[in-house]
Amino acid sequence: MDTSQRQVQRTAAEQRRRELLEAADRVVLRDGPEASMNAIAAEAGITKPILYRHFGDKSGLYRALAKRHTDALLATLRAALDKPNDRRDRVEATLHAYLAAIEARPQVYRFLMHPAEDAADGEKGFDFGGHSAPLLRRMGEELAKVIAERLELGPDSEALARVWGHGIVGMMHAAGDWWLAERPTSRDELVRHLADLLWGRLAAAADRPGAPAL
Amino acid sequence: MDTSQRQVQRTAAEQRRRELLEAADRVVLRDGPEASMNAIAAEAGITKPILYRHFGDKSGLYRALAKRHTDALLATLRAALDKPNDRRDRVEATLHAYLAAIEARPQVYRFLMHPAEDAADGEKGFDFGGHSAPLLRRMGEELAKVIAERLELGPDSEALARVWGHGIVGMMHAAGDWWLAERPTSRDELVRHLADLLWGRLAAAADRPGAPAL
DNA sequence: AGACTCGTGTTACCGCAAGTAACCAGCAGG
DNA sequence: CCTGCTGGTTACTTGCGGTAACACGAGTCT
Repeated sequence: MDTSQRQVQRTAAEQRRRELLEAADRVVLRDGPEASMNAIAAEAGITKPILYRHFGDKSGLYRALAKRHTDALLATLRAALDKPNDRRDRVEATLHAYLAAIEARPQVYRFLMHPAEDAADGEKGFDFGGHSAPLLRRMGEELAKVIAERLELGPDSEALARVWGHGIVGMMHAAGDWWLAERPTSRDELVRHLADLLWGRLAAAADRPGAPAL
Repeated sequence: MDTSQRQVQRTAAEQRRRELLEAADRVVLRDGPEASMNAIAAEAGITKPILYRHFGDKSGLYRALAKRHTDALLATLRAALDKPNDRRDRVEATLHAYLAAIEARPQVYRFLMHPAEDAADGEKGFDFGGHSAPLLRRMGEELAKVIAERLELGPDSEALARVWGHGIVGMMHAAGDWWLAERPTSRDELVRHLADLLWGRLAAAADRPGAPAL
């Protein structure tokens, strides 16, 4: 078996892997994250063991699946962040992009945030609190990078940027999660209110007379 | 069997239930959220079926367990929020209380945020994105109430307060989760940086010269 | 040609956890 | 003595993740 053959086999394997991921995607989007390996294998027209050959175990498959979607989402977020010119507009555009994404495909969202857990501990033994939802972490780190690169934040800008990155992402996530479940207002209004929060309106607001202060 | 007997039996059942929850708590804290019903039953000195008699199914037990811890955490947060006098101090104290709690008992934290899922759909069929972690939602709603009560926010204060409530809680959660996993700085610094974010420092920061604007 | 060895696939199994059915013991009260 | 209730058990079913062992086809080496 010469090298060109190995080559073609490797790419064939990758092709196969992609197909399997497509199938897994379909069934996960249909049945939710608790889809069984049997179901996925069936959808792909094969049986369990070859799934295991390709992905090791369930969390391997889920990681691969999550990576695809996470990459895609991050790309659209980056794009949204780089279009407008005013800072407030950038922030609002990014929030909008995120919310539009989760609104358009809640199943994907649910899967990404809630990867059926058990973790399997990629490497280290402990991993407290890591709760295996890498999407939030990746978004947080990404945003932290942008903040640290582009803003003048004084001495400990490094730490500050990371805290802010994760904090803002968390804000977006929790608000989006709640909004998606209850739909209490329009997307525009939600975005405006979140941006207001980041713009310090909480700190600036007046105490309501007669009530205990905040 | 007269009514007083029924009474004593009911309280006895509740007593038993409490004991079972204690046992479940111990084993969940020891083995993590993937603790088996068998293990919990064993810890309580009994066998599975009576666990099922008391809690219906696994998620029933987990809900009961989560409620206890959630109530406790919320109580300490409320206390922290009502002690100081300056608004900034209130915010920082609350953040501190939350972070101290998750730092002190990461297992509890992990369990609350990551309830081994499967949900079982309390009532409705759909429940997208509900991801069965009621702690965040409850904290968000609670905070929203406080904000709406105490702050003068103009016409749509209702909507605004809820968005902010969930947003702030999400910020706290994501930052805390990241911090707990990586421990990049002290708790004090984290709290300060988060409060700075809420105080609008992101909006006020200067662009770094030479870099693309944000 | 025949033996070798991959890559791909299958069937059939193991172990384990959730959840349930059926049975059992003690004790009230007619 | 029988009846019924309450708290308990044993033993089962079902379903899933994961694996072992085997089978077939095609290219490769001698």
